[in-house]
Amino acid sequence: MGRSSYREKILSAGISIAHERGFATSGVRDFVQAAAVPQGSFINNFGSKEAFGIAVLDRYFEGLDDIIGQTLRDEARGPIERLRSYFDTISASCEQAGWRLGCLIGNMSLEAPNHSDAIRERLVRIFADWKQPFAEAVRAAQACADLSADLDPDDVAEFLLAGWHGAMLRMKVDRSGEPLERFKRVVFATVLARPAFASTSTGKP
Amino acid sequence: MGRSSYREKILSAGISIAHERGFATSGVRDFVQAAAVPQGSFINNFGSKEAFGIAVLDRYFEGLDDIIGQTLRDEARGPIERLRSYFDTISASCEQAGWRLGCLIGNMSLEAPNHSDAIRERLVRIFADWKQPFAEAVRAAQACADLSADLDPDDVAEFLLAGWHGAMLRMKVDRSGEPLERFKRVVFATVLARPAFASTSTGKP
DNA sequence: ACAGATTATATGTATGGCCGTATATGAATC
DNA sequence: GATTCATATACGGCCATACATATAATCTGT
Repeated sequence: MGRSSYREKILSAGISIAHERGFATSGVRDFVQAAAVPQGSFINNFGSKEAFGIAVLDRYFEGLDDIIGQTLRDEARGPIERLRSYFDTISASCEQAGWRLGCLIGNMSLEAPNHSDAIRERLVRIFADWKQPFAEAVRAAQACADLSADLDPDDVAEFLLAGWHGAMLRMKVDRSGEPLERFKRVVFATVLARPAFASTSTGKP
Repeated sequence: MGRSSYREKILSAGISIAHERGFATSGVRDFVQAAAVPQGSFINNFGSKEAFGIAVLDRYFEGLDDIIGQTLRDEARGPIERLRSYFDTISASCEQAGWRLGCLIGNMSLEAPNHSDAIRERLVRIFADWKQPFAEAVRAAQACADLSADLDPDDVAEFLLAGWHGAMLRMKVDRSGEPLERFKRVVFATVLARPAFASTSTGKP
């Protein structure tokens, strides 16, 4: 083997830079400069900017998965509470960034798919994984009658995940947490409302 | 005055190119080449790429406003029907593009705010205008008891608009219309469901 | 109605800088 | 001694913008 590798250093700098300035609009030189490593180490370690993008995506989602573990999968709480805690935790981290950054995965979802199929396909996989803990929380809520069972839990899970990304898109434009708060207000009063209090009885056959 | 101007030609080419390849990742040369005009005409007419971006945004939203006029503001239909018709119309146009393009305004919302405050502020204004017809439809639905009046109509309007953008984000990644259909399924069964004994959401009043 | 000034835009090219990638050479590890 | 990676530099190409000049349409004064 060779020496100790700057891979980690470049990766974590890459997440910051891509998150702040966008992946497509950041140059390889921005990444290596932020990591304070020579430029050649970039190609040595990742081969291409596209491959680096995939590595960045994976690493970012690992961090997200930690948050998911502490919130969405925290079975000490009820399922609706778990969902609320996930959204609140993300809100807090968005606030820390001055409502400026949004979600790197969401950002790359609108940037990359027209340029790179490899990145697009990785995004498909990530969203498929991401959906699961949402779907489990929704199923659990339906099982304990905290939520009406009229709707397909996978539909609801995907809806929540996508809608939350829409809220973060608006957050970036408005530079305000209000879109996130609005999302929570509406969702917990309707889609995730307890059957008795909800105004959602559509009499599905 | 001078001669007849390539402004329109560049603008409409710019919408296509920016929609297909992204605004930030397209070059001025891509725009002028697609418009088949000499490069100097770009700066002559728009001054800078940033100013051009704003012009593109405005023009794109004008087109959207036509669709809004034929659907969301079509008072021949009931308010819930108007909302459905808007989403269906956009879905159809997304399908025509092979689920590849999404919404240019949404795309630029994640691209531009970190690079250009001028574009970000224009986006804020556009979203503020865009919200209005949604809010009016929601208010109308609440007034004729097609919708519970529990929620702030502006909250619901912003929620729908943002959520729809989230659905289009997923559409771009999945290259599929399913995220849009899912959005409609969930929204019309919950947030936009009739308060009590709804018959069918597709039936005419 | 006509000549000339004025203005807006066309047109082509130049500029300085950044882009992603490739590749040599050398050092450290197995 | 093979391998892996650090390190530095090089490459061809594209970037947004600036600018000099040409040309067509309008305005002005007569």
